[in-house]
This record gives sequence, C-alpha cells and structure tokens, in this order.
Amino acid sequence: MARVLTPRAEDFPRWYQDVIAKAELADNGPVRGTMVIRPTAYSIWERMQADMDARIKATGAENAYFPLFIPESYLKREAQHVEGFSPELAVVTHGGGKQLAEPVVVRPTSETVIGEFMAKWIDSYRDLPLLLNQWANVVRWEMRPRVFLRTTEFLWQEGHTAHATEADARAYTLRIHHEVYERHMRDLLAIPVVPGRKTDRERFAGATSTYTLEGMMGDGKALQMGTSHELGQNFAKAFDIQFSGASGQREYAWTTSWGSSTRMLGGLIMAHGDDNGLRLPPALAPTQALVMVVKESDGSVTTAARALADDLAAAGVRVRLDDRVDTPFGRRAVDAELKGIPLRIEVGPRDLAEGSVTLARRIDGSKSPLKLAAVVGEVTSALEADQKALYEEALARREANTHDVSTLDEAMQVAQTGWARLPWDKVGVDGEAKANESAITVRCLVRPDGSAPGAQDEPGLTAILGRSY
RNA sequence: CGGGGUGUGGCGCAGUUUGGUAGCGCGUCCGCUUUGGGAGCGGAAGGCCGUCGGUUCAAAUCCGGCCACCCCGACCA
Repeated sequence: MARVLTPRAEDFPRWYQDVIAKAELADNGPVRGTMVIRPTAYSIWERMQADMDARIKATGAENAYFPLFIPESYLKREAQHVEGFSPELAVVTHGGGKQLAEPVVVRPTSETVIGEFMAKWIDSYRDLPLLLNQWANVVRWEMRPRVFLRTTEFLWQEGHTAHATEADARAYTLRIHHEVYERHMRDLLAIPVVPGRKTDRERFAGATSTYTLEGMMGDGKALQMGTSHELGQNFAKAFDIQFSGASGQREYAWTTSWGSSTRMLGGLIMAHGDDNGLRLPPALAPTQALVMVVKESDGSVTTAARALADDLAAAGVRVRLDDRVDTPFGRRAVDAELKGIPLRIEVGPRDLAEGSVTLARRIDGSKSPLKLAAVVGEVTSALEADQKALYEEALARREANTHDVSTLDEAMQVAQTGWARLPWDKVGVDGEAKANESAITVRCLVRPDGSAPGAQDEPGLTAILGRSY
C-alpha cells in the first residue's frame, strides 16, 4: 500500500501538514500566515463554538460584538499592553484613498476598545459584574505561522468582564478556567489539560495573573489551549472604568479577559491523530458513522445500507452513506480513516447473507461483525465509549511522558521528549531564563492540590517544563 | 531581523554541473474490466520553468537585480 502520510515518528510537523491537506481541513491563504478553514474543519469548529458558547453563557456572560478597527491611541494607554502587542500589530494608515489622521489598528485582542465602553456603561456597583463575550477574528502578525496553531488571523472567543472586587474578579476568572475551558477540553475535545498559572515571564501583556490550560501533543510538546487573565485595575485605570460603591465612594473596577481559539483545532489533530490520519472524538465529528456499501450487484446491498443509515439518523447519529461503488473499497476506507470518522459500518453481500454488518472502529482499527438489529444500539454505545477511550489514551500518553525530577538539568533532559515536573524553587526566575535559551519553557505552575496558585512566589509550587508550540 | 534552503502542470519531484525549446510519479477526465483495505489496461486534458533584465543563433539551464515561500532561532491564542 502506498504511503499516504509521513509517519509521525519520522517528521511530526510534516505529518501534521499532511493530515491537514489529506483530511481537507485547511489551506494556506494567499497572504502569508493566513488560512482558509475548509468545511470539515469549520464544522468541527462550529461544534466547539456551540459547546463553549453554552458553557460561557452558563456563567452569566452575554455575547456582544465590538469593532475590528481600534484607534491606535487606545492600544497605547496601557503600557505593558502596547509593549507586548506592538511587534505583531497590523496597522491601517489609509482609508478611502486618503491617509488617516490617526492610524487604525486591526484588533489583536479587544481589551482596549471594550475597556472604553465599559467605562461608559458602568456607573454604579449595581452595574457590576459586567460579563461580556464576543466571537470574532483577530490579527497578530506572526513571524512563523503554522496552520491553526499560529496564524496571522484566527477565530476565537474573547471574554471581558468587570467586577467590583478583586476577589470577585479572581473567582470568575478561575470559574472560566475550570468550568468552561477545562471541562470543554476534557469532555468535548477529549484532551486532558493541566490547569495552572503562567509564570510572570509568560504572563499576558497587561495582566496581573494569567492562567493556562496545557495539553500534551503526540510528540510530547505542550500546547496552550486557552487562557484566562486577571487584569487587576490596570485597564480600569487606563480607560477610567470607575463605579460608585455602596457607600458612595468612587472605585476602579477589576477586570478580566479570557480566550480560546481555532488553535484548539490544531491541538485536536496533534493530540489524537495517528499514522493513518485524524481521529476525531465522536462529540466533534461532523460524520460520526459512515455506512459503506462494500460491493454491489443487484441493488440489495445499497437498499439495506440506506435503511441502516436512516435508522441511525433517526436515533440521532450523524451518519453518512457511502454508496460510491465505482470507487474501490480500499480507497474509500483509507479516506474515511484519514478524515478520522469514528465508526464505519461496512455492508456487503457476505455480511447480509448472515444478517449482519461489520463495525470498524477508527480508534483502534478493530473490526467486528454485528447483527443488523443490534446496529443502532451498538453504534450509539461505541460512540460514547470511543469518546472516553480517546481521552484515556491521551491521558495515559501524557502520564507516560511526564516525569518528576529534582534538578533543572534533569528537567531539561526530560523536556526533550515530554514534560518535567519539579519544585518551582529548584527552577526560579534564573532557571527559567536558562531553560528558555534551549527552547524549553515553564508551561505552568500548579499547587500540590491541583488548584491555581495566586502568585508565583507562593511556597510549595510545582513547575511543569516542556517544549511547546 | 540572523543562519540555511527552495521556486518547473493541482500536489510531490527530475532536468540546471556540460545551453538545443520540458519529463516522471500521484491526482483529474473518458472508456472497458474491477470492487471485502489506496485496482488494471487503453486514451486525454493540463506548464510563456517565480519575476525583471543581460549574455547567446538558441536559456528551465549561464550572469545580475528583485520577489515569494520553506526550515532553524528571538515573539505569541
């Protein structure tokens, strides 16, 4: 059989590119760093959006939309923020054929515009908390783009909230961190993530605390799959977001922001894919089960296959019928594997003669006969089982590639192929800088009980080090 | 921005050293035979060889400028 994909062990980045092309997920756009998200990938993204959106709303936030263009002067109001973003800004200097009086920035993120409007909308403590979210595209001019993982333009949701107290802002940030992001990634993407705190060095530009969810990819590298930030009163002061408290005093609000993006699609590919292609969690798969007519002679196989597909659809399974019998079976099977379709129900004359079909599972390549009457039940339970199995597999791989060490040197060694865990005080700010020279970063800091640290100088913290995307 | 590399049908490449008017694999289209793991045979379409200029009877090939892209570093969801 001809090789379809570069094996992961041979060249992981190449494999990643191959999968994206062969599974028809995306193409590079005409402008460097941009991407075209093809229907299959977009459909997966829509499912992520739907789930994420529901979770966000469950925390009380509402969707809104702010403009793509931001006055350049806004970005400059928060010192750390400009400093962090200016290298990657796209700036519009002309409009309508004339030079603009003030250049306009294409949003790299929306803290600034939203801050401006929060200031306008918030007068009293009764207006708080103000919980907003928006689904949008943002632009960050990237030097080394990679489809889904780091593109100049990407899609995301960005939440922005304002609170009366620091404690309230923190509680909300952590709620998003755990209840929205961690669960979304665990339950929908089937990716185990480590929720933790970013070191000061890795903190978001303008934030006082940044929390992250780190997932391990198939090659042992880490991917930051979502972040939440406590912005303290930094933006409130820069944009004058003040409110009158219950006792009449004027106070600055405490704001937060949090985002998750199309990068998750890259994480999905790299966390679950194998040498035969994509492996999609059933919860996200545009097609969960493919009913294949293996071979046809008199039309009876197609009729039976169509009836099965109808039954599955009626049971709520996202099913597609593949009756392209003019295309060799092997090609169609390989294609379904490349695209990561969780289940295939192969229907052929031999099966039907015995009143059964063949159930093929993408997750482990297994095939087993199945009585016609049992198909709907088995398919439904197989989808549930595979969703869990993908998670378990990813978790097992992460455990196998994560090692507890006691020195920075050992950590640097371990981080070549996976993650190292060691006491943060064995690393420190200097150790972190040293590791960075070898492209190894402190992915996050965690407390012994798994909760997120309030500061990086808290005693007893564990650091997780690794290479990253 | 520093280091390395590459631009040739949709994709992957050969051809460049030694100039002679473009080829292979895959894919696509048509026909027949096939169809239980990327099928076989026959036929066909598709490229001003990144770009601009120079040398030459003649340039994918030699010379010069420019552009783009890829890989490795510094930045990032």
